[in-house]
Amino acid sequence: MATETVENYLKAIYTLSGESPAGEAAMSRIAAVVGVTTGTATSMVKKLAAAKLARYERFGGVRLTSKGSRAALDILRRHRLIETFLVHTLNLDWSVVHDEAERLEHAISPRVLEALDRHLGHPASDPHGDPIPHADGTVAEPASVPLAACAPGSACRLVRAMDQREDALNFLRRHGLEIGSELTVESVEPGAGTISVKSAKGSGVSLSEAAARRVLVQVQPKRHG
Amino acid sequence: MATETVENYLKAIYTLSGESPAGEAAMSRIAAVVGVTTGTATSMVKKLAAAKLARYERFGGVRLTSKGSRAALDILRRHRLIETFLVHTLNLDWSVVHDEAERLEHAISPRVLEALDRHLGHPASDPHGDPIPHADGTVAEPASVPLAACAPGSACRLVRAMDQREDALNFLRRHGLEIGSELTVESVEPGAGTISVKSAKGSGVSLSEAAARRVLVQVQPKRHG
DNA sequence: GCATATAGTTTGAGTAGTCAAACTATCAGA
DNA sequence: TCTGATAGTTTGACTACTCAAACTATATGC
Repeated sequence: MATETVENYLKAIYTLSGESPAGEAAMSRIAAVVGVTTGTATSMVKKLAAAKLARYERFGGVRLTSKGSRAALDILRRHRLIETFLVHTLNLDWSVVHDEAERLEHAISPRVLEALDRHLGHPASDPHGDPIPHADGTVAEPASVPLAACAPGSACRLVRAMDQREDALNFLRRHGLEIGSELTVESVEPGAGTISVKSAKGSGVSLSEAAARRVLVQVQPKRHG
Repeated sequence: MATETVENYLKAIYTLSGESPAGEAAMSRIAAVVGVTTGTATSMVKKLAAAKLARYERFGGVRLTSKGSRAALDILRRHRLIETFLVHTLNLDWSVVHDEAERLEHAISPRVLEALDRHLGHPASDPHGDPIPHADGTVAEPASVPLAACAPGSACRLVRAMDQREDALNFLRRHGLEIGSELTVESVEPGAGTISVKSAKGSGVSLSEAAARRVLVQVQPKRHG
């Protein structure tokens, strides 16, 4: 098995590659996510390449091999099942479980993981709406669009909160924005860089465009009658 | 917080001291339990002493300071609550949870631990009958005697299995010997070094004296009428 | 009381991961 | 095409942990 450190690099490269259009991760971003200097990241990425977990060439971007992606998805599966357990079984708040899962994900064995999955009823997604990869290394990403892309007047359902920071999640919860919440886009102010929404059971809120890009929704079909 | 390695040494010293009459742990035993050479154990114990977690002098035994014991009890609390969770909530077998808890105990935060304790209803002991230390660092050790010390004819209740090895626990389970089982001592054969018992719902079994020393029971009061 | 087995210690070296700081490639703008 | 700015790389050193092997205390048997 990979060390805890290697697992953290794999997860960082996987998520950064997913966010970038080129599908690769920049060394400085990897370093920032893992929490080390870029020099350290360079030397670790070399090791990943030597272990056939990543592809990389000097001054070029980093991407995972299929072996590396598979390993990253396994870590993500552990992470998200643990988050789900912490919220559903132990009743912890969705804003704190990310950091807790970050530690536990490296210590859980396949046996305990599968028992957890069974206990939770094989959930499809975690408390933030992130899909849980299957044991065979596949993931089903439900269709959704960033809230930032919605036109004023759209009625939508919040399906995923991508920003896992505690204060970001607390902000959403405090304004009635949870997974499954129905909301309406009230107005979009490109000048101010904000978007105002109203949740079914909350007052209106404004989000920055950056924040609204990290909230995914499904646009609701128009109601008739 | 102590590193995972330091936690393992503390736990080893704590349990070895408890088993020894002098209340100290031998360097070679510590090394064996932690799984390192004695040279490595010596240098780590020096670090523990420097950190005021253990008292030790050259060629003398090792014992924990009160600070060290406190830390060890905290680790034991985590270990035993995790074992209880794995058996009660995830339905894993009592013979496998020791090794699983060994990894998880280093990764669980106080917040998750207390949520687990609440979820489990503040259990007093784990699935092997080991008492769970309280959050304040106290432990209640219920009175019990080794099965090896029981006279033939005694009726007793199994309250604790000290040998955590998978095959030892499987053996007990297979012969109807679980925590809470009522059993009767049929005969003691000092010549053969064995003790034969009969459980309420199982056939008779013979245990070696060594094995019977690691099974704790409460002798049942005589029934009247 | 001395030899020796046993337990414990020390030393030197290695691995994994890290940083600070010196250095180098790449690219955008003048 | 030169010049910086930026991003990435390399080097040397450090920490935490480990082992093998040489060495030393202690206890025991004769």
